Amino acid sequence: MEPEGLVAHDALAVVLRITGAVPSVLLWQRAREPQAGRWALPGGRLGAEEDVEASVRRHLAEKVDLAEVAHVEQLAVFSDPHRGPAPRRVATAFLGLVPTDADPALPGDTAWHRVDALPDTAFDHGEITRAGIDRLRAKLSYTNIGFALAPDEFTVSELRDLYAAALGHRVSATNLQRVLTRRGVLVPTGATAAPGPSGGRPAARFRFGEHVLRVTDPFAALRPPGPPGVTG
Amino acid sequence: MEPEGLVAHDALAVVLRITGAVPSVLLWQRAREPQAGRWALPGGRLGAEEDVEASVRRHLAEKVDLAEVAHVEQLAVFSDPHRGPAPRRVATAFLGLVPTDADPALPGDTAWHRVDALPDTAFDHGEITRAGIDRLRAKLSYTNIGFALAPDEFTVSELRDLYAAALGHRVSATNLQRVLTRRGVLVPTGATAAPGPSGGRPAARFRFGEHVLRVTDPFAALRPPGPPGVTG
DNA sequence: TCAAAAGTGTTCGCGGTACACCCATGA
DNA sequence: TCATGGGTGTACCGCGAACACTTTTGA
Repeated sequence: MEPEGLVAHDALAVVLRITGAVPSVLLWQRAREPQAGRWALPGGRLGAEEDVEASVRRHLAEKVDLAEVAHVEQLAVFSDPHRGPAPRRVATAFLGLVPTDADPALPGDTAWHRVDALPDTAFDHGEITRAGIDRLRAKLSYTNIGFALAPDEFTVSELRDLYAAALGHRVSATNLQRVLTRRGVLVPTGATAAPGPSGGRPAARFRFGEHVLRVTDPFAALRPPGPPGVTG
Repeated sequence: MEPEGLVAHDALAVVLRITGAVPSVLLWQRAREPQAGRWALPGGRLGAEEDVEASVRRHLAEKVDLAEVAHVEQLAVFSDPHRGPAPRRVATAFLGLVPTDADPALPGDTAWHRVDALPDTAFDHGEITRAGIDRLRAKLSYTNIGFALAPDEFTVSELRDLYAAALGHRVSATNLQRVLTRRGVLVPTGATAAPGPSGGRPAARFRFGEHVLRVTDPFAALRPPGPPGVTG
């Protein structure tokens, strides 16, 4: 441990974006030892006048345009005393999400990497990345977090492809539309998209009604009793 | 900030236990400034050779018998630069749960406080406590976390009272039993409890099948498609 | 007129709630 | 035999999955 029990504190970000048919994570390649050449999550030291969320946003701004990051939330603390070489560092990890239509300019040392083919990662950053993916998958099912992955306007098929990529399994456009409209998450814009070269009915365009995280599937289990006479 | 960007890191615990008809939280009264007389969460400095979870367990052991704490999980990081007086401290908060039948001996400065009537709390410990209660309420609905609140053996009515106290609303014993047995969480022991002085049918006794956290309500929404031909 | 893609209608079944009813005991 | 509390049986309903069918386009 450092003098007088103090430790270095980092804020790290698992920034995810759907590319092609899989999520990708934003990594930068370390130029210097330790672990030169390995790929690391963006982030860095906690500053004197900021909390960890402000810190992760500040460090992220060095790698991507922050306006492109549609959602940020705390993941967990990683504090194994041997998670990296001395001196010790404790990290608060965050999940960040970037919409598919955003393709921000990146510094030369930084790139998106498909999560199904990660390069050699630095320290415990591979484990932290998996925690971010798990969080995203869980929240897709019971929140409106898709707003942070999708472009402003989209067709249901496009959204289905996003969900399928993030979840890692096929998703039915039919049911996705019904579920999300029933929950009041999806709002039709009135516009339609032109069909592709092989024809087909033009698709209606939608957008997410809210662009802030909301739990849309309050757990039915053990909810307070309803007013008398209201069965079911 | 401290020399060279280092900060003190604390591990704090929101230890909850159901007492009477409400949850109570374990607090100790500060003897020294700052905030002498105010009530604080147990916890303290991160040690050199431990991660934050080991640290919170170590500090907790100074206040209660650790064997009585049935479950511990990470809550969140609290890092506002002005959450306490200088020098700055960052805290990783944990949720801890103690069964109702355990009533561990406590040091003189330490006591259980009903969460609906908290005393003056130190720093941001009131806010952290609320985060712990919220986490417990959420997890009661979709996990088997009740194992950490209930005694080893209990009747459904006793369990109903526990759930009602933790959730803050009435709970139906009928439905609680059905839900938890259907999920395979509750196991009958075969024993029965003697009725009270006013009579009534003897109640069957149950226990939690597992004493480790398990998600029992996998979100039905957007799960992977089943094998073909299996409808519904 | 045909293929392709979007979208709707319908059925099914699970699971949680509500509520009526039955069971076992003490006074 | 009655009050009291425990336990079961049953109906209802929301909701997500599956799948057949209709709609609208390009070739």
